[in-house]
Amino acid sequence: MTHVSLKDVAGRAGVSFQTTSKVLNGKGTVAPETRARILGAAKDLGYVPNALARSLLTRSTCTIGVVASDLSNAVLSQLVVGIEREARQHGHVVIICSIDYAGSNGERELRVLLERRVDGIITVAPRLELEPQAGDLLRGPVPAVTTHPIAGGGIPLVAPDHRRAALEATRHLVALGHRRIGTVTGPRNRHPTLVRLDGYRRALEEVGVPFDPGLTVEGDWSVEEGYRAGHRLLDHAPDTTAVFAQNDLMAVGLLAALHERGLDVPADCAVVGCDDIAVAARMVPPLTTVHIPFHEAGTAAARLLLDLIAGRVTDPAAETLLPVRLVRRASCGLRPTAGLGGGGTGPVPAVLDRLA
Amino acid sequence: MTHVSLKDVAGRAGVSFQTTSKVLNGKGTVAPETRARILGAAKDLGYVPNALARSLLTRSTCTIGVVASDLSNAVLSQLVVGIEREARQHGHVVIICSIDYAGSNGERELRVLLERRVDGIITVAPRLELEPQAGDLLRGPVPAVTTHPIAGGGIPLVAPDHRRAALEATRHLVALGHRRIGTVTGPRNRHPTLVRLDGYRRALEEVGVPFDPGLTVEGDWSVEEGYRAGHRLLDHAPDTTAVFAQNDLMAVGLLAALHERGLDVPADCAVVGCDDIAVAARMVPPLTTVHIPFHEAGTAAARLLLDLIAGRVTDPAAETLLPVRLVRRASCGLRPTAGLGGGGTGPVPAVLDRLA
DNA sequence: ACGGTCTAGGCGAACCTTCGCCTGGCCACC
DNA sequence: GGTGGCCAGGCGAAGGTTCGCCTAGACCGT
Repeated sequence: MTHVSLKDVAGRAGVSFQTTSKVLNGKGTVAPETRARILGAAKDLGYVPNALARSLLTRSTCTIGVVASDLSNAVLSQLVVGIEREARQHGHVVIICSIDYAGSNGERELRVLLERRVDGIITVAPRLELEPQAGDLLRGPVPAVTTHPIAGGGIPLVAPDHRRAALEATRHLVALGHRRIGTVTGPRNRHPTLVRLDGYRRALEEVGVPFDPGLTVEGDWSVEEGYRAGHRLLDHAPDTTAVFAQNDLMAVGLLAALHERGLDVPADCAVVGCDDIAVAARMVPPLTTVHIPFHEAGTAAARLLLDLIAGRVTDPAAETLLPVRLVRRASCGLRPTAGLGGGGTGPVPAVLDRLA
Repeated sequence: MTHVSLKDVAGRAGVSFQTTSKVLNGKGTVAPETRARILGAAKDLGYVPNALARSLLTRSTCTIGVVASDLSNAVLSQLVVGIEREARQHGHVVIICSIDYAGSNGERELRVLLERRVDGIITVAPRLELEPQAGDLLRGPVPAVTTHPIAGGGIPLVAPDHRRAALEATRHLVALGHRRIGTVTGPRNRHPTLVRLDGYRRALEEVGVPFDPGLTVEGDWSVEEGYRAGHRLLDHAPDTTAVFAQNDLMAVGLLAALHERGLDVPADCAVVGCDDIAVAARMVPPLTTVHIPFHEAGTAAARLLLDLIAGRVTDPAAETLLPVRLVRRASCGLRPTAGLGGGGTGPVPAVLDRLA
């Protein structure tokens, strides 16, 4: 039941194992008849080449390592899916190491990947942004690409344009006439949170609305916290007429909170989310959001890494930001069109009237 | 910039590479001073052991391969997360191969995993259920565990009890007095669909309600199809008073369709989903569903596989079904309790009145 | 008959480990 | 002073490949 080696195949075919190697890899010239005999023997024995031995020699494993903070997170897992797909299409395979448990600074995981001689590493773990050890390892012997900032820098970043996402979302609310715009953020001091908060502030600045800290409430990206944060926000600032939630999950919780308070969306309070998760289009009301190309970001990160590995690229752009796109739906006042969620052409008049 | 080997370290420390190996692995007896010198050299050179060479010799890679059909699917990815976590806690690492593109029968992916000499394989790809080739490879040289049926059998199955999930969901609707109960299924002829459909039928049989094919509509697990299927169902059978959606995503679409038709949930039509995804608890109304322990299923599958690998288990149970749990919420009439989504104690009277 | 080219296939080394066993020095004991 | 035992460290082999180079025969031209 043990594995069959090249030697075993060679023995059965009555040739040297080197010749067998030639045949199985289609290299060199071998007599058609010998060739057939070897192929037959390999099939009979169920020969499976040993990639370990091959890699030992060729110094390439056709493997890329992914360090992920939380795969159960729908958006991060989208990134991973994009990476995996691109890698697969180029004959590479993906090893995933999660750091979803407390107390990991990513060092252990990166070591494991390096020991396995992965050809390159991609990080999908915003949590690593402050871990200097991880940064050092990533700047180590194999190429790396990141989807979030890395302590110490030097690792090419490929990511959606989070700042722009917040900017577009908030601009949209501003354009609809809103001025008391709340926001539900991710955990404070985390990079994505700060960047999105910055986008939100800029959009307000553009129209001269001063930033009011009382309109910012902190969440943790979860539905439940979105719900609670929604209540906190409205307790605090009942005059809020619109809210930008930094992700869709929290936006869903927010919609529930608004509903519970008897507030109509969008008539009493407009909502815009961020991410464009699958359920967003069929919320009641359908959720306006910013589509973030997580899948594409994964693809792009993998493509860059593969280019680095192959030496096709030597000094990559320090930062590649992928474009985002506002998706207008009813939660900001888009008039629903029958049968087509997310269709329609403009805000319902009621909203604008009320805001005038 | 190339990798440092044991010999390099040995050279720097002035000892043989075998002694270096001893020190770095804490085996054998080595003079403390020599030991220190070697450790120093290893650190200076940034030595990273080569797991490839080690595995070649030890015939163990501490790696488990996962064949997944669609990682972007929230529920399947939960399974993978469970697997990864359990594997990690036992010093193993996970290689993921997706077969999310058309035209793969899983053969290529399984071959890749076997070539890399993974210690075991777990399949999380319901699509493979009909692929005989995949079955043959899984019955090959390394242990395997599956989370869905495999063509030809012989692979231990660890999965949530899908039949029971549908049974509980439908029973709940029956117990609430419903008799015209529709169901939105996954793609026809797929195993999970059929099993859940069977659970649904059994629950109806238990109370002598004949199965009405007109109340069954097909979806594809997506929100959008849930929405469309909801409309189809109600066009066809407007007297439906309750619907069991085979997964939550479709239930969300269904809620949207009902809302669009001006039907109140649960007063006009009760809805129960399946899976218990994150947003379910904060839908409007909160979605009654069956909690499926995907994460735990992943954990259990990985645990079994690790036991098989270690030889701690030799003939595993052919089938391990994990218990599911009905989560009662407002979409079936549970009276919402302030501040706590999903709380409460029973159906609102209105529903029962109407059904009487 | 002889040098040259081509073809089929083999040889040896290398990749980096681990592991069992060997050696040579030292101490102690009888 | 010989024998036994222990300690530090080295040696050789093995694991399954790939790759460059070599050889032996066949065939060709002169």
